[in-house]
Amino acid sequence: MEDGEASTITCLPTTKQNPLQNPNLLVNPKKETKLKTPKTTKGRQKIEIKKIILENRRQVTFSKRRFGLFKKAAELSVLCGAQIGIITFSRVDRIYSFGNVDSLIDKYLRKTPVMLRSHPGGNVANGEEDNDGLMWWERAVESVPEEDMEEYKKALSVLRENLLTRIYQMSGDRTVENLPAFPNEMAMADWKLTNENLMARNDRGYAGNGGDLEFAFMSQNGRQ
Amino acid sequence: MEDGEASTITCLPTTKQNPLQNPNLLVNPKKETKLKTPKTTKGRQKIEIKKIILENRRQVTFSKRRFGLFKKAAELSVLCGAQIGIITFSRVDRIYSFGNVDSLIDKYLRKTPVMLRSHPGGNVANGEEDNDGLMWWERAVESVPEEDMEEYKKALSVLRENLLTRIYQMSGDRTVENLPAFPNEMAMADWKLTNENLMARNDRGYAGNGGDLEFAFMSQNGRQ
DNA sequence: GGCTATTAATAAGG
DNA sequence: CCTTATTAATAGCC
Repeated sequence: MEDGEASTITCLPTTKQNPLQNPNLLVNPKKETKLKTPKTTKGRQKIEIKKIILENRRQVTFSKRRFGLFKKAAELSVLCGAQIGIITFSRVDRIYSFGNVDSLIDKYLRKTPVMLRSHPGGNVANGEEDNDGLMWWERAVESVPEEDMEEYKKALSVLRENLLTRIYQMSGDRTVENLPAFPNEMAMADWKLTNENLMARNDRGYAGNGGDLEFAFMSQNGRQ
Repeated sequence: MEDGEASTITCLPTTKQNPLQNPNLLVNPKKETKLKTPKTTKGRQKIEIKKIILENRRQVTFSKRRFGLFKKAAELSVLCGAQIGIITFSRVDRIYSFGNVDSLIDKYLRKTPVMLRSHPGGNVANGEEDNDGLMWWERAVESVPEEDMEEYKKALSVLRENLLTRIYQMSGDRTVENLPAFPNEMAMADWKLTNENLMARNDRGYAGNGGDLEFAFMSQNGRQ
């Protein structure tokens, strides 16, 4: 699974009723071959939320929980009529996405005001707070210290250029024609597998990335 | 909560240890004032995964499950060292995001090959399948029927233009300077609230959007 | 990739 | 928002 190949698994909403796609129908019927209860396993064990060291165990957990996360997202989407998009990069940068990511990215970029969401320098290391008890990168643009403005602009510039690069790639028909016809076998295998077991949804509110253990919330106005 | 105001709640990873931000420390201590068990509630009831009609009830569920979803995402992130970004739009297009969304969007756009992820026409209505049992929009660009190519290009064009618009907005320093200093009071209230109760993470793999009840998975190769 | 025994998430009500 | 009663998610195994 976690090889060097960059591949993507994407989840898209459709409209037609299909047992393999409808959250409500994605639960395996399962066989009713269970009359005895010989306490065969230790059952679910409580675990600490910290990076799993064992490679294979981490991989298993990643698969199971990723499925659970997407299911929760699907449920939330249906229950509350909300639009949800999830982008996940495994340790080896394999992409797993949920929802109409492109559409949501577009919407997000158009509605989100220009705020610094990631530290320009790279790491969000030292936790120096100020005024409102917020980290400088948690604040709106106007309150970014003059001395950090240059880095701020640089960060925006990077994002801008990256987006432009992507757009440029999309604009050329040749680029489009040169793309591979279909995912590698590994990706295809994952697709079949996931597609056959998929179910539904869930929700909550927290944030974490790349193994970091701490987070902060930020709220902001939209433009539009 | 769900007013016409477009605001954003964002979750960002930090590095410093803080009870309000560390997934492992976000569980409220709670009082130990519970000695009796007079069966005061019906407890959790099984529910069908379908759009919740009652406005207030839907709002409550949205808040609770959104928190749960983000918590699961945070846990998955920490447990497996994966990068996760979630974008959520409530029914009134209020934005709630998790993770370094901008960073992930950039990464996503740079690594994702050009494939049609949303139906050019808009709805992904009729479920006509073909060859590999995939919907036409699930296939790679090369396999898009000649007759759909025009719509396909149009869809890409729209995304491209939207991204360009956003980029244009970001390029002007004036735009940046005109942004409000901080979220509206409602958003700020949400921020405080969420920040005080937040916890941790989880994972899985599924997809759903805007109330649609069916979904499909898609896998693809990456470029880069 | 399936099975339980447990833990975690959460629908209803205060 | 705070509790409780249940349902749902899943860690450890096979």
